[in-house]
Amino acid sequence: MTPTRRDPGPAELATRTQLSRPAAEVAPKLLDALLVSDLGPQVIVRVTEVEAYAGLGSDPASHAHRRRTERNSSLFGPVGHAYVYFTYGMHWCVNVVAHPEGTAGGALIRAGEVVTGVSAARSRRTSARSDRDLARGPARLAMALGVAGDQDGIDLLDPRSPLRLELRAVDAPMAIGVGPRTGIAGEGADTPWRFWVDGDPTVSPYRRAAARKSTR
DNA sequence: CGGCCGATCCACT
DNA sequence: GTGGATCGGCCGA
Repeated sequence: MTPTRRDPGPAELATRTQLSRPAAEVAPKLLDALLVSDLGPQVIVRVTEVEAYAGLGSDPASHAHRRRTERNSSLFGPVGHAYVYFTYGMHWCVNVVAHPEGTAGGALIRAGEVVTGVSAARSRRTSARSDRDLARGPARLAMALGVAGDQDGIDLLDPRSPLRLELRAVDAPMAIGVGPRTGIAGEGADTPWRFWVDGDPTVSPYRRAAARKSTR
């Protein structure tokens, strides 16, 4: 029996094409997009902050900088899929894979506003002090949506996916803030590849990388 | 609000 | 063996 092949609609193909560009170009276009999670009760987040990460030599801060490994393999895969990684021993973070053919990279979804499913998001984010904090930060956002390692590699553009990305056309000009990425040390620390919806309260605070303890 | 610190694993070196 | 694309609690202003 042959596997059933889905035929993607024109809108999906167009979105896939939009994402087949350098991450730094794609990232700001993800602002105001919707991330829809049906992993449990539905939660929808409107994206307010993103960071671009390229790879393979061009971006020392990227997980894909050195080479393809098991952990970062999603970054080398098809655009529009998710790269979900585990960090600091306890947190998951979500990227949208975006890069031209033959390269690697993506956009880290750093923050958003929960526009649907506030109570479901709250039950996953018991320590959140206010609704504003539900998805204010990359690990918080992943938790609010119920995303973990199981979702690494999932196709965010497949309408059947329990985790989906819906780009939205800007109907009104949106003020976009631009600055260096959060928590990056060394080379690439000042690359202005962080983008946010200017003035939005759900944008996370900027933090420079923690100074490294001297090894003495 | 801002700064400091501990938590807690695992992929990579 | 090492340290991170972070978070939350605690402290002082």
